[in-house]
Amino acid sequence: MDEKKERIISATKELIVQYGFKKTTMDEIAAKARMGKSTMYYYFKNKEDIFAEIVRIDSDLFRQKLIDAIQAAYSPQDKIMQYVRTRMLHLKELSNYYKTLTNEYLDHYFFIEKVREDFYSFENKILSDLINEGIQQNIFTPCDIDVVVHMIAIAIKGLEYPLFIQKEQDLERDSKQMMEIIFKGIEVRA
Amino acid sequence: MDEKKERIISATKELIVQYGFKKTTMDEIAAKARMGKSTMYYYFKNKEDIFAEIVRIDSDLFRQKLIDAIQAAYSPQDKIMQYVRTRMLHLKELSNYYKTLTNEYLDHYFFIEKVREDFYSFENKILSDLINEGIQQNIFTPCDIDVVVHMIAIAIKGLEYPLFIQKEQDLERDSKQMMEIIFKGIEVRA
DNA sequence: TTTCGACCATAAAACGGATTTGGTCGAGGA
DNA sequence: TCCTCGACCAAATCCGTTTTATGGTCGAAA
Repeated sequence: MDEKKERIISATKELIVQYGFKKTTMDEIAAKARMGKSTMYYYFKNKEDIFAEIVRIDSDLFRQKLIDAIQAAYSPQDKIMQYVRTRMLHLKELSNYYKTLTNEYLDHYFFIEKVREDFYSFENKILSDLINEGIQQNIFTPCDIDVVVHMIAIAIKGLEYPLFIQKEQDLERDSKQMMEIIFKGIEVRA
Repeated sequence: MDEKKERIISATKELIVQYGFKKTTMDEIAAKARMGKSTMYYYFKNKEDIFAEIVRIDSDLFRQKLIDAIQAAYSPQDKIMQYVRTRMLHLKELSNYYKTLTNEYLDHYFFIEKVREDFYSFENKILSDLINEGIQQNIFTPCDIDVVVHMIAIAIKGLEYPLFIQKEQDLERDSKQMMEIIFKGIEVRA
C-alpha cells in the first residue's frame, strides 16, 4: 500500500528536520509512523533508501518549480532570470528547512552525488536551450553556448556561497544584478 | 633575535605541511628548530600564535603578488583580469601546499577569520579603484561601483568552488572567460 | 501480501587509566 | 637584561575494554 510509504516518508522527514539523518533511528521512525520497525523493511530496502526517496521527491518538486518559473516568463532573459531567482530562493528555503543536514554535509551519502549530477545535467540542458533560444531570436550574440552556460553555472555557485556559510545575504537582489551584468555581456548590441 | 623566530616558523611550516596544525606538537617543532620547547615561548605567546604569524606572512606575500600582477598590466580590464587570474592560481597553489589544513577546515581558528576579513577589504579596495579607474578612462560605463565589485567577488567565489571540493578545473581558462563576459557587461559601448 | 516480535552482528557510546601535550616557572648562562 | 632550558603541571588526548544502541534479518502469524 502506498499510504504506508507515505507515513514512513513523512515521519522520517519530521525527524530529520529535528535531528538530522544520522541521529534519527529506525525505532523512532517506526514509532512516529505507528508501525513495527520490521514493517518498514517491507517498503524500503534500508534506512538510506528512505532518505534517497525523500531526496528524489524533493528534487522532482524542485525541478517542477523551476520549469514552472520558466514557463511563466517570456523573453529568454526573463526566463533565465526567473530560473536563477527561483533556484536561489528555493535553495534557501531548502537549506533552512533541512538545517540539521548542513552539519552532516561532510559525510556525503553516495546517492546524493547521483541526484546532484542528474540535477546538473538538467540545469545544463535548460540553460543551453534558453541561451540557444536567445540566439535564435537574435537577442543574444552567437557564441559558444557551453562556455556561457558554464559561466552562468559558476556565477550561480558564487551566489550560493552565502547559503553555505550561513551568511545572510539578499539573494534575490544579488541574483538579479549578477544576471543583468551577464546579459549585457551576451546580448546583441544595438 | 629574529633568526630564531625564523627557525621556529620554518620548522612549523614543514611540519604543518606534513601533519597539519593540530597534529603537530610543540615538542616536534622544538626538535626541528633545534631549541628547547620553553625557548619558543620566549618568541611566541603560544602555539596558535605561531600559526597566526605564518598565516600573516603568507597573506602579506599573497597581497604583494596581487599588487605586482596589477602593476604589470596596463588597461583596467587587464589589471582586473590579472588580479583574478593571479588570485586563483595562487589560491590553488596554497590549497595544494597546505592540503593537510583542508581537513582541519571545520574547526576554524578565530584569527583566520580576521585575516580573511582583512583580505576582503583589501580586495574590495583594489577592485573598487580599478573599476573607478576604468570609468575615469571612459572604458567602463558609469555605474554603481559597489555593486560591480560585489558581483566580481561573487564570480570569484564561484570560480573558487572547484578548489574547495577538490575538483580539477581549468581555473585560468574559466577566470578568463568569466571576466570577459563581465567586462562586456560593463564596458562602454562603441 | 502485510505485519511484527524476537533476535543478531556490529557500530557507537561510556568508561577509566595511561600517555601526551600545551604551557608555566624559576634557575642559570651569556 | 636578554635568552635558554629542564623540571613540572593541569588538561587534553589516546586507547583498550565493556556496555549500550542501532540497523537489519527471519520466521511465524494474520
